[in-house]
Amino acid sequence: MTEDLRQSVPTLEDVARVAGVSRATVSRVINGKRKVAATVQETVLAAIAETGYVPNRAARSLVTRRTGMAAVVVSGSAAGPGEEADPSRALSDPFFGRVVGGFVRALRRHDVHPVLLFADTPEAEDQAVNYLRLGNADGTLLVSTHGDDPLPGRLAEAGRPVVMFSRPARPVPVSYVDLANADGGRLAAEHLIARGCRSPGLVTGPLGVPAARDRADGFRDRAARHGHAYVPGAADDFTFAGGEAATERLLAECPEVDGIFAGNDLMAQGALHALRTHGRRVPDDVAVVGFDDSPVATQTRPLLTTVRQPAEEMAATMADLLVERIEDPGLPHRSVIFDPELVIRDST
Amino acid sequence: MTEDLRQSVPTLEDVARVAGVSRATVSRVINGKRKVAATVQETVLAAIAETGYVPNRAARSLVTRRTGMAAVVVSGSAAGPGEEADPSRALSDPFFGRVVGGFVRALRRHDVHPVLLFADTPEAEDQAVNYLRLGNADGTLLVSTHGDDPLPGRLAEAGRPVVMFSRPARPVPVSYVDLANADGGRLAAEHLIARGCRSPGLVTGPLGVPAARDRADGFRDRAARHGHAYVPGAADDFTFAGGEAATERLLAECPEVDGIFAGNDLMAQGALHALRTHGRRVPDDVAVVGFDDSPVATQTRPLLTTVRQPAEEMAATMADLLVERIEDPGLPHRSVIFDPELVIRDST
DNA sequence: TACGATTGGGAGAGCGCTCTTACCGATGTC
DNA sequence: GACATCGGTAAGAGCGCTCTCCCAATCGTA
Repeated sequence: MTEDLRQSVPTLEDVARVAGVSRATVSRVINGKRKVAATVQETVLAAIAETGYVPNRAARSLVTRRTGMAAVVVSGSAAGPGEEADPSRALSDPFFGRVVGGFVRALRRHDVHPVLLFADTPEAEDQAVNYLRLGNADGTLLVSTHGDDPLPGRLAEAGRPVVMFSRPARPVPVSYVDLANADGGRLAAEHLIARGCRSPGLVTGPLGVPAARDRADGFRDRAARHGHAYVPGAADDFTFAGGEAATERLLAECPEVDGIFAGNDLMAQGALHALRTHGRRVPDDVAVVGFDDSPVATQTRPLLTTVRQPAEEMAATMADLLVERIEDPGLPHRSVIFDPELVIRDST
Repeated sequence: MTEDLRQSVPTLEDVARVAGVSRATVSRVINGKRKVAATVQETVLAAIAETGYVPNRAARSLVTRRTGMAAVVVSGSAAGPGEEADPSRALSDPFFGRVVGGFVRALRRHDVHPVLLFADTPEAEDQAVNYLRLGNADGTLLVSTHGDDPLPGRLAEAGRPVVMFSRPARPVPVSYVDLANADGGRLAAEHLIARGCRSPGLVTGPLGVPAARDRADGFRDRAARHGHAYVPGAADDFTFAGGEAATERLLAECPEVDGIFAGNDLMAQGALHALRTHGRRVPDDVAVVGFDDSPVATQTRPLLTTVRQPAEEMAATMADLLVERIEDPGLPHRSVIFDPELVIRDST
């Protein structure tokens, strides 16, 4: 009652004084670690409400060694040799917007905050690894877009849990969430062939990226079942320009192609433009299937048929997996594989 | 030399022991606060190198009340009534990728880390404000996409520096970085008219958003100088669908339109599609100018003529402004206005 | 040579929190 | 009814750092 209503934030001490108990008791009520008598608990809760107390993160993490932060590491997007890796290019893929949005919302439920880190240069990579090793974040959500990335391993060695989007290229002790990419490829093949496609072709992402390879493999696998022994393909960046260029090459190699399965929606969009340039009508002359169901899929004309990845769900699962392991580091590494879904629109 | 090489991270104490000085001296060397004899400094530096010491952020921020974190708050994108605000929609605008990328890279130079927060619901907004008031971040970079947002004011009241992208709709004690949007509109008008456009039209973003309004005003201002007393316009969301819908309405009101200035590139892309649907050729029948020079500008065919915002630079400036004010909170609020630049491609 | 002025390092008190330890009073047991 | 037991609280020691004294050594000057 002898309150100092200065503008400084209230501390545990203040709450304890108001409630007439010790700091320790207040701490117990807040953290629910040990039993506290119901009456005392009420008193303390009331005092907390009265003072508007909120724990100080720095003080807490100084002793608990927990920060309530998760690093969201975006590793350089597939950069060709001599080309500079640029994670903001990854950010410019609307698909990532869905993923990051999923992270933020899911982490929020656990009262964990995302710290955004780019691993676009060797120094930045070191910095990210160090950041983790020093315990500035409790764990990492890693979105890596190139194939043979040593980063997952390095981050894992930092001793904090790591959850990846998509299977690591090399076996690494981390958890990951992935899509059954090969099944997605099969879905696309099945659909294209059912639509009467006689000469399917592939416009794939970088073959060093497991997801790109799996999608193509799945497609070829199913195509083979329908008698297509050879499916021509061209690989390029997971970008609009990449899709356009690859389509050009595909068309050069195989002008009779009448169905294209693209590595992602951005590439599909590029394919659409290349086809138009060549006077091919979509879907009449050539049918096109994308991948991701990112916002661009509804920004093309014709609207893009695509293989949907439940990005938000996958991101939320990553966050859950991470929090789980942060709370109990002894847990085994887990993988969660989602099923793709065909979204049929107007391009097929 | 009698080191305990346990895996625990070295502390100030350890460095002090190795260097044979007190904690205080090591701290002085690290923070450069007071003069330290050159010889001692060297010894300490060597000890730091030997131990691989890096300061513990939590401990440091407990006493300095500084966290080395900057909140990046993405406020709900213009949501119509009954519609849910969704910042990840903002994230799906590739333009934001450039901005966020600029933040990350610029903050990194100051050794400040970005914490991503969405202010998409009233609760999330409260949480963001609280987060700041509790000092969990030293300041805020705010990207708000709706017009009359109370958030800037609330964040400012939290007592930490705030720097906004784009001028706040209401006067608020914050710094901001903006583009001379009206000049951008003028540039577009000048260009369209120089290209022989006789009947210009506007496809604008939400008029509650200052940027959208300024762009339109600038365009009309310059059009008026060329005798166009009335420029028809349709407003909608800053999205592909919004651009498409607005263009439909514009075409309905004014079928003879032969030049369109769109609120941003996404809307321009929508306009392109609407025009194609109506059999109008671009640029022959109708010329189209976008805004932003976001990655989508090179993902349309024809390539989009657009008004460029130097997003990365603007973002970097925001970060610099913020860090400046964090270091010296007494500094006056500053605004930095960038000049737009016309990027001529194939759509005009 | 003696004195104050100056320079640079050390000691120690916290910052706000958690957690172990010790204690105290109320129960259960024979 | 005495003792062991147990639930529940208080006390206090840090976590790693910064920063304010305070003191010792050095310098300059009369």
